[in-house]
Amino acid sequence: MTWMNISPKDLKQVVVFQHCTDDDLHLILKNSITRSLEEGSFFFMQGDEAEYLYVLTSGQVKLMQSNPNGQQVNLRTIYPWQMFGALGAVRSDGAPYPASAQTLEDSTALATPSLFLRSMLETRPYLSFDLMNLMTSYIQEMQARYRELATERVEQRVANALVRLAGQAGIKSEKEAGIELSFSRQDVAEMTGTTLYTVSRLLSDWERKGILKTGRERIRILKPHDLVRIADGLA
Amino acid sequence: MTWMNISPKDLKQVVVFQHCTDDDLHLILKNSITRSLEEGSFFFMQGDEAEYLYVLTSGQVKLMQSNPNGQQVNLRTIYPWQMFGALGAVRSDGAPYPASAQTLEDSTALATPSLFLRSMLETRPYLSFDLMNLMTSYIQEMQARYRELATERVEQRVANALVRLAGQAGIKSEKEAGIELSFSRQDVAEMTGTTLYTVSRLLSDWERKGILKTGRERIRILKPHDLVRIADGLA
DNA sequence: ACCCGTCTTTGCGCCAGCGCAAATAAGTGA
DNA sequence: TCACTTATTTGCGCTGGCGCAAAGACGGGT
Repeated sequence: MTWMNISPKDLKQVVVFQHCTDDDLHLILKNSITRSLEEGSFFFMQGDEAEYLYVLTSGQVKLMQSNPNGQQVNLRTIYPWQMFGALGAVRSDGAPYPASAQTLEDSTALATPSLFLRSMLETRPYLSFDLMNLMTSYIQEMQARYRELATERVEQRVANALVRLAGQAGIKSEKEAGIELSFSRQDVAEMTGTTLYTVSRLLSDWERKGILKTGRERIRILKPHDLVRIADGLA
Repeated sequence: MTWMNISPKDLKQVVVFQHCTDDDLHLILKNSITRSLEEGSFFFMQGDEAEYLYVLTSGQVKLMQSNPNGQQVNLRTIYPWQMFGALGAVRSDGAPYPASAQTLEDSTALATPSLFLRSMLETRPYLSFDLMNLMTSYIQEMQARYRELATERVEQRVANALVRLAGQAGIKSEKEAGIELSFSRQDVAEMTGTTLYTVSRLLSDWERKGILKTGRERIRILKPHDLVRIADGLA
């Protein structure tokens, strides 16, 4: 494993830390620890007391929420230099995390104690401000997804999810045409509130139509525009 | 119409203003205007440029979002001394409101210009902080509702909505037993991502079972506990 | 009291999407 | 290379919930 020291400069990539002074960044680093986990393990589970705010430095993490019966939904996938666990860590008392954070591959994160975080927030106004701005964008996204789930058909929601994923997690490979995504049918199902069977059937259908190519935990989008049309209910 | 001057003391009831000094509250009042609208009109529409942050002083307002085809979902109902329009107003440039705000009855609201609001946020750290805390609670609620919509059946979602509404909008009347709600079948449908027909059928069913009594735009909950059981999927 | 607009109910037919089950494909480690 | 695990596909049957349509029920206004 390559061990990497995190520099203040690295931390500047974190949206919420963009206005921090170098001193602040040093202070944050000094008060934080790094945690490395292998694929499949959890940084925290829904309901755990929120002891840390995390910043992912490498790997990939899935945020999900389960209902009492164990069925779960994917709320979001975290990529390097994005924050997670903030919802729990910011709330004053020993608040619980409202979701679970599971690694999708071997991952490392910077863990900042909630207590220290809150002391920073009290004395660094721009931190609250930037965090608030991040929160507003999350709310908007959740509201949009909520509306989508309530009003759109499965086909549209899955197409939409693929388009969104292509934007944030897509890789344009050299030798192959199209945009490559690494998600299982189950992953996509949990993101769109449907089942792995239905996702499989839709993908097979779209593959037959030449819109994409599928593989094990792989989806290569060939005609993004056609997906957008499906997402908009025009097809 | 009874015209009421709003005092700083009144404004203290607004969660986000709870730590404001009296001077701050005065300043806010001086820079704001009041808008009164009759039932059915809009404080703003989804997509409008967010010129104001609103605080409802009387009446009731419905926040909703529509998709391109005009289908809509209810995001939240606003009661006096709650804020709305914050999502749009806080974002720096000429950002649009992400939802529409329609009055459910004659209503009055204090309208604070976004520009002034943002200048306050920059110089009053506790405002950002409190606003951020409000945002975190919204996110948690939206995440929970999203999960509910994705994993629970209609029956459970409707039962859940009634329970929640009983908590925030329910009125325990003197002469009649039970908790009284004033929502149409259509309203409940839009809150739970279903149709007015299905809601009607469910309510009729529950009325037959004696769990509640229904009327035109009226639902009187007699056995809240039974609804909770249904919401939990135990019935 | 009556009219009219709006809300509600309910029968009926339909179909999108679920989910089991069993076959198949694709990695993984020894 | 083989055995084993995990992901995917697809046939099949089923049903929850949608949505039209038509018939009430309610309530406000004149």
